[in-house]
Amino acid sequence: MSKMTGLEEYSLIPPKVYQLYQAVIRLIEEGSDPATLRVSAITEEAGIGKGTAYEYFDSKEDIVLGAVVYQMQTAAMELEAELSKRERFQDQVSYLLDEVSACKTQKSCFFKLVHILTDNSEFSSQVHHKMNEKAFERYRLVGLFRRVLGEDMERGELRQDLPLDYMVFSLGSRILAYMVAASEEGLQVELPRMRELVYRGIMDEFAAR
Amino acid sequence: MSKMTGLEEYSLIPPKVYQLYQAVIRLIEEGSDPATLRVSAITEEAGIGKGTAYEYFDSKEDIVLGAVVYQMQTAAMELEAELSKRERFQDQVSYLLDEVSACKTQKSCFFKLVHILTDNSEFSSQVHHKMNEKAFERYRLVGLFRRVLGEDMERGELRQDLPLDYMVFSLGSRILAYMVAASEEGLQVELPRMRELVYRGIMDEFAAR
Amino acid sequence: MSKMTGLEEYSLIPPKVYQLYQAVIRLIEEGSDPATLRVSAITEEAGIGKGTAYEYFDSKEDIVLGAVVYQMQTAAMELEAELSKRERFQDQVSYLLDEVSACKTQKSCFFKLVHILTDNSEFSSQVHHKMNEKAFERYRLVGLFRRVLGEDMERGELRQDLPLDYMVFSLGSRILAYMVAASEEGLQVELPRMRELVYRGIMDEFAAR
Amino acid sequence: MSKMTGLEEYSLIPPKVYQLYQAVIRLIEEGSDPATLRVSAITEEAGIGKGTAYEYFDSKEDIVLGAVVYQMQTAAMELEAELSKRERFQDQVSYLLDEVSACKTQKSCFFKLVHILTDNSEFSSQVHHKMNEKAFERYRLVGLFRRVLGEDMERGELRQDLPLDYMVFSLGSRILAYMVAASEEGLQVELPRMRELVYRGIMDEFAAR
DNA sequence: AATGAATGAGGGTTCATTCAT
DNA sequence: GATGAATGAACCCTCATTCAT
Repeated sequence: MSKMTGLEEYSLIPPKVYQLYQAVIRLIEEGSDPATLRVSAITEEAGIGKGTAYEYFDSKEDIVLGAVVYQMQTAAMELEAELSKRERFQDQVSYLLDEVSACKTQKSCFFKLVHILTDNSEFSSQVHHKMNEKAFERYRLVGLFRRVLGEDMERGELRQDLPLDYMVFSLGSRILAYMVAASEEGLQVELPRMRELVYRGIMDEFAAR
Repeated sequence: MSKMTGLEEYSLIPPKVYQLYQAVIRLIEEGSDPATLRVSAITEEAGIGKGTAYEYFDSKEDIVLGAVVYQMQTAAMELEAELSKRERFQDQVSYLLDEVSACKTQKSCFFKLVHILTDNSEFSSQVHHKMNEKAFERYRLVGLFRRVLGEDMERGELRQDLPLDYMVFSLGSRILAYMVAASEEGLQVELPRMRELVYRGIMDEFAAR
Repeated sequence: MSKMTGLEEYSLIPPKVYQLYQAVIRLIEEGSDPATLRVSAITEEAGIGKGTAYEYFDSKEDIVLGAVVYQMQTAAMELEAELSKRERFQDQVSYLLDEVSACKTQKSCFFKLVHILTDNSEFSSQVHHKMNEKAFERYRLVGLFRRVLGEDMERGELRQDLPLDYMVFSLGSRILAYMVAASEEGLQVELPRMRELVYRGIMDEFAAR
Repeated sequence: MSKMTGLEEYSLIPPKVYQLYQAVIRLIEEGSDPATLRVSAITEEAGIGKGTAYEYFDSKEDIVLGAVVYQMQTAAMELEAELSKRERFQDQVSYLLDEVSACKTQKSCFFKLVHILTDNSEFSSQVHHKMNEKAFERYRLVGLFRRVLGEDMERGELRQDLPLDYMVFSLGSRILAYMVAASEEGLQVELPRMRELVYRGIMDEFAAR
């Protein structure tokens, strides 16, 4: 039987595979390192038999990889849907900053993405490799921001004199800065004030005048 | 014997321990995951016997942790020394951007730091925990930037109306954005142009007018 | 799964555990020291995989401990059954002496028990500790002899003027003396003659007149 | 250099070797199993360097074996000297019983001997083997009792109708019984009463009428 | 002679994977 | 398809032994 990849259509994912994915994501969010997850831990968390995992995957690595890729794809889709729902750049930025605050406690989502994107390990290479496969381009973070900011630019909400890619990275990095600040303790600036500063910085740099 | 922690003074590190640290750093830079490094791989890379590692450390985890903490401490000290050498904010920013370009190939240094700092895993918690111990505050990245930017501000090179901590995080995130862009393929903007944009963005936002 | 203790009911011992117990006993009887048995030696002797042992026990020590405790329990039960089958004190003594002769070659059974009971090592402490647990009192050697000799006394076969406990220890030690003599080389007295002397000594001291 | 055997004359034992022997004996008395003693534990206890032990012995086994053999030799010599000092059989028996009581707390001396004599392990075989070497016969327990009881018999203190070897084993076993009883808890007979019974039993069986 | 840092063979234990049920 | 008992390769760690000082 041909095994799962994490790139399947949502509706084509068998229930047991879905349970496995959720279990992996949950364990990683709880602080386990993807590289040291044990198959027994995954299948127990998923509530299925250990042998069953091997009906759908060839190896432990494939299970974890599939789950991470699936999660990133899902998170990216949700993020794009949410951003598209907002018609104005400033609302999109607000949404992103609010999401970061929400993530502060359950350090998951998109935070994980950044972590994996800055990683240099073998595991991460494989995630990158798989993400570059086939039709996955659609779900990569850079592409996503490019599309969203591209539309904003066409609507005339953004400065026209800066290259799109610069704005993509700069916006991303400011969000990231807020993310790190939100999880940092002992800051001399209160978080709401920091949020305001970040928001203002973004608007000052990118918004059309 | 009392075992190593990674927080020792440079001159107090026994040669074998130094070899172990270098080996761990080299292996991680080559793409190994800290969580899956094998003791035999480390000691072979270090050119010493496997048992010798256990003369200085209690467990594999301690070896890797010690090496990472040592490396972060060392990298932070070097970075601060280099930044202090430069008298003007704009030279400091140039230095940081040049370093990022140099790191592009050997994805180590400071890039690793960011990765580990955004991690949520058990290993990362232990790094954080050890970094918060004793006199290590001195070497934490946030503190480092605070000191350097603090001096710049006193010299009147920076805007006085923004909180220091905001500038710390914002500067850090812009450097990070450039770092990710430098390692990204298929960018529509050439890297030198990107560098210029990042430099200009930083100056526009922070430099005293 | 909850792991084995050596105190389980015979019928509740899984086959693999039984194989492990037999293997340990066989290896000890062949002269291996319980403290230096290797797990691989045990599982090879048992004809099962090394990992399987750890499905049922937490550590090597637990395997060996479980086997020894099981063996002592089993040996004590068999011994009591055999002694109860004999209706007269003199037949019981004869049985014990015959058993010793039979054991001479396969130095196991009861001989081992004595050895472990006179030991002062950590391992021995653990055996004692486990034997004192729960319902194990029933299988301890002193208790066993007390019950058997107690019945003999009630039937009027033994002297009434000696305390039961003295007879228990004295009988036990005489049997032991014969045991050591049987394994000793270069004796000036032939074994059958020795047996007769021991038998006579026991009868003279304990039998009702 | 020729290494130590444990059979050397007391005056020929170098101080470091003596320290090693004492350390081994002390560790065994404290409950360590001879088979699992670590060289580092022995040399630390002895207060000498680890390498030094190998100046005098070829292997760990030799150190432990040498120490045990030395100890048995010494204990046997002391025992024989003490027994020879006593002129009457009844005083000799009293001395043995008193020794057992004294040993009750520091479970060492002679108790250990019994343990090793009933052992069936590889280590024990080696002790036996070494004891059978050369002039060591002199120090074996059976021989010792034979000499002492032989003299008693010549002096007419013992029955003439029993073979010497039977008396040797029987006396030994009765002493052993008292030894085990002394270390047993929950006895229905008080120890002094037990001592009296054992003493009387010995006298009744062996003393000339 | 005495030392103890260095070593690596060896053994305990884990855990990914298989396969009979 | 689903399971989990069984497996053994692989890996961490210990510790007897060596040898340069």
